[in-house]
Amino acid sequence: MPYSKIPNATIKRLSLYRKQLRRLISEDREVVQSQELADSLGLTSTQIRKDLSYFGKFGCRKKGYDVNLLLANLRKIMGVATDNKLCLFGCGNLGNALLGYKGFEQRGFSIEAIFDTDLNKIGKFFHGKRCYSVNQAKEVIKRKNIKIAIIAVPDETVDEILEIIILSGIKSILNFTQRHLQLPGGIMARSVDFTDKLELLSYFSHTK
Amino acid sequence: MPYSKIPNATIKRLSLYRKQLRRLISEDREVVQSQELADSLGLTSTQIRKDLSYFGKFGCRKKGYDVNLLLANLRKIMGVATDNKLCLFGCGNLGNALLGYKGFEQRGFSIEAIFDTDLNKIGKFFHGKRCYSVNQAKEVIKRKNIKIAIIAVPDETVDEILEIIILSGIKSILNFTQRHLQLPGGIMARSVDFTDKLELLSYFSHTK
DNA sequence: TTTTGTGAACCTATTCACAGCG
DNA sequence: CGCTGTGAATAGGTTCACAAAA
Repeated sequence: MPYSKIPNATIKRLSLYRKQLRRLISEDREVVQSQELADSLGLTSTQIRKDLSYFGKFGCRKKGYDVNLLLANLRKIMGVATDNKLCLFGCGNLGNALLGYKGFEQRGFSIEAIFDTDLNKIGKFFHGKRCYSVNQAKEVIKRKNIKIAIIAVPDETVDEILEIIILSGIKSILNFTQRHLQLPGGIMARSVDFTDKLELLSYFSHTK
Repeated sequence: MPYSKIPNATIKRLSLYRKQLRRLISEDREVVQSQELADSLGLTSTQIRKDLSYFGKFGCRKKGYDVNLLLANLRKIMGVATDNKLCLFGCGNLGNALLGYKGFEQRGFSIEAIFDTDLNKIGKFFHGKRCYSVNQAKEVIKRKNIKIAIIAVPDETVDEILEIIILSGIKSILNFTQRHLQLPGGIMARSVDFTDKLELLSYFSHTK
C-alpha cells in the first residue's frame, strides 16, 4: 500500500517499466504479466510487483496488468509533465548528437534553447535551433521558464557554465562531463559517464 | 584485508577514484587524504577507505595516500590494459560523437573498427577511420582481436547487430540503445541511458 | 596528534513464502 | 488453480566507533 517510504532503487526502475510498456503498446499488446516484464528487463517478477506495490494495486489477479492503464499510472506517479523543457549547453559533437536524438520528444522532453561560447557557433542554427551565447543564457532560461539543463561542454569549462546555470534558476542538471559537480542545495544533478562503464566491462571481462 | 567478497558497488566506484586521481596528478599533487577525495566525489571518507581496504593497504597513516602509487594500484586491481580495443557499430550522430570523444584514448581505450549498414557510409572515413559493412564485422573483429563493442545503432536494428556481435566473439558490450539486451552467458553488457535519468530528474524536481 | 584500516551495528534493498482473490 | 500483493527473512552496503600506526 502507498506509504512506507519508497526505496530509491524503486524510483530508478519506474522509467524502465515505462519504457517497456511503451514498447508493448507499440506492438498492440493489451496485457502483460510481471514475469514477462521482468524477463524483458533482466529483473525478477517479485521485484516488479514489490515496486508497484509501493504505489498501489494496478494488476488483475490471474490476468496481469493492463498495459495502457499501468503506463498511465506510472506517468501519474512520476509526474512527468508532457512539456518538460530542456536547455543544452555545448554545441559540439555530443551536443549535436543530443539535438538529433529522437528519444527526447517521444518522452515529452524538448530542447528549447541551446548555448555555446564559440563565436563561430553563436547565431547559427543546429538541427533547426538557434545557438545563443552563454551570456544570454540566464535571460533566455528565465524567459522560457526552463528548469532542466544538459551540460555537454568540455570538462575545462564546466565551472564557468555551472555558475551561469545556478544563477538561471535551473533545478535539475544532466551532466555529460567527467567532472563531479559541486552544487548548492535545491539543485539535483545526474551524470552520464560511459567511460566508467567501459572500465567496469574491462574489469569483468578480465576477472571472469 | 583482501578477500571477503567485494561489493559490486565498490567495484563501480573504483573508476571514479581513478578519474579523480588522474586529475590530481595533472595538478602535480603527490598526496591526498580520503577526506579530500570523498569531498570531490560527493562520497564519505569512510566509504573510500572501506572500498580500498577490500584490496589491501595503500595509505600512509597521518599522511594519506600517494596519488601516483594509489592510481597504479587501482589500475592493477582493475586490470585495465593500456590497449583495450573497441569497435563501434553505428556511424550516425551518436557514433560520430563517440568517435570524436577524447576520453577514450586518455583512458587506454581506442576504437579500432567502425561498422554501419548504410551503403552511403561504408568505405567512407569518419574521424580518420574507415567505415566497414556490418557484414565484414565478424572477420574484422576476429582479425583485430577486439573484445569490446559499442552499440550506437537505431533501436530497431539492435537484434540484427547483436547476432553479428555474438558470432564475432565479443565479450563485453556498451549499449547506447534504449533496448535491454538478451545475451547468452559469458557476455556482459552495460547500458547508457540518459532518458531514464531525465525522467528521474523530472520526478525529483517535481516532488521536492 | 592525525589519518588510515576495520569489525560491528545499522540501514537499504531484494528475495522468499504464502495469503488474497479472480 | 494462476497471478498479484505483501509481511517476514535474508542479503547487500554504508556508517559508526575505535584500534593501530606514523
